[in-house]
Amino acid sequence: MARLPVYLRALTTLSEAGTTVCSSEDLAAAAGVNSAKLRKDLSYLGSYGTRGVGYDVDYLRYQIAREMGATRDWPVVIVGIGNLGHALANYSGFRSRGFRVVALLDADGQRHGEVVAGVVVRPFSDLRAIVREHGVAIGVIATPAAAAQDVADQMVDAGISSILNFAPTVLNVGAEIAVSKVDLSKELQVLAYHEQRKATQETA
Amino acid sequence: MARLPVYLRALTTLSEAGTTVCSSEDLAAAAGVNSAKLRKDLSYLGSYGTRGVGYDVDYLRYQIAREMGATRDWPVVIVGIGNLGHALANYSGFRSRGFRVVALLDADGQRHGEVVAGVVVRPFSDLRAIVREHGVAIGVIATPAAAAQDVADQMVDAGISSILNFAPTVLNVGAEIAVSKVDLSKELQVLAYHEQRKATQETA
DNA sequence: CTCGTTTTGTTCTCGCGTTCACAAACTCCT
DNA sequence: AGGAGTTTGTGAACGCGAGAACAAAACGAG
Repeated sequence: MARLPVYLRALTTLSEAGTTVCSSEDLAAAAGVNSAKLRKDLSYLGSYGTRGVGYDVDYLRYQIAREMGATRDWPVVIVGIGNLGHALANYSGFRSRGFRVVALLDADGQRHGEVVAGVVVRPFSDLRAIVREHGVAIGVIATPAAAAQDVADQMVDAGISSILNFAPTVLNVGAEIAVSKVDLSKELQVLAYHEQRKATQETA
Repeated sequence: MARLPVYLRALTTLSEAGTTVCSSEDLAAAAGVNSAKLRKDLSYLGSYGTRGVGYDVDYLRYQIAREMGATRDWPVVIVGIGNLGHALANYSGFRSRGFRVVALLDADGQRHGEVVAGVVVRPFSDLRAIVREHGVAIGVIATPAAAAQDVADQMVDAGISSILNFAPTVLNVGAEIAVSKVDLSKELQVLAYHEQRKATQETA
């Protein structure tokens, strides 16, 4: 489920606040969801709660982390070291959640050798070797839209099975490859759409 | 609808490729959705297609842009000029889609005066004045999670009505405020979850 | 030991969004 | 001009996820 990370974050917050036990109501409020939905999600993982009491925060946190694969380190490759790639490489939220950036790749030879966040930028052609060496399963695409499909194809070819795509393009890959897309400007456009609707409704 | 930006981008791509007319099938393929869904979405805006022919690419593009408010410029304020704030300020995708970063704000006095993407970083306390001066309706939060709620409150207080939140926190704001959340590490965690499931299924 | 209280886990219903399928409408060819 | 072939716009069915409601279970008080 896509909500597990949110629950995990809410549990971490509760744990840091000194809470040891919480009800589904409490956790649902912290995660911003309905309590029934939260209980249903958690029951899908197993029965980790105690009726009449609630959930043990640390225990549940560990169980969710285990289910999500957050108890191990995931090596990650980032392709495209522009503004966005820079920020992603430096983003502390990745490291703290078990993601290790093992390589930064860029097609632009001018950037090779540059050190970003303690990692050297290497040629894109090194992709296959790096995937093999580190057992990388997850790749991040932060290239311009025009290059994204080619990068994705070569990632799949090199053995990567999950792709996080920041380029504003629809990627065509096999159904066995998990693709997640983040479009920074799309979100702003949706907000602008709402503003626009508000404005037109007021004038009407 | 949240899919309009995707359609708009697909139309732009088609237009740049020299296509003047396209069927709903073509556009749906380019946008990665079902053609019936696309037609229904478009019919919600009006009847801009011609039966037996298809849609005029540029005409439809203009209509969608108008509906989304992309025909005018939207002033935007970014709060929190860390790694992510830097990347967002430099992100060309915003400017090219009608968003103009009119101010960069940060609570850290050390950063004030620094110029990022041609804009000077100013104190967070200038928020209200900037919103008034430029008529800002959209704010972007790129601060750490701990500061996000306070920033959101002050944004609402200053008159901002749409917030794009990159901080990993659930914001509590009035229902009249549109909030969109982007959690960079959440997406990676979902991918790791899929990888984890693949791995456990193979061993079972 | 029993009863009341609390909270989980689960069943059931409802509503929305997606998709299928078809009629209306337009173009082109003969 | 008429018919064949396309393609849009929309009505109807399907499926899935969300929320409400309830039964099962654990704890505590008397």
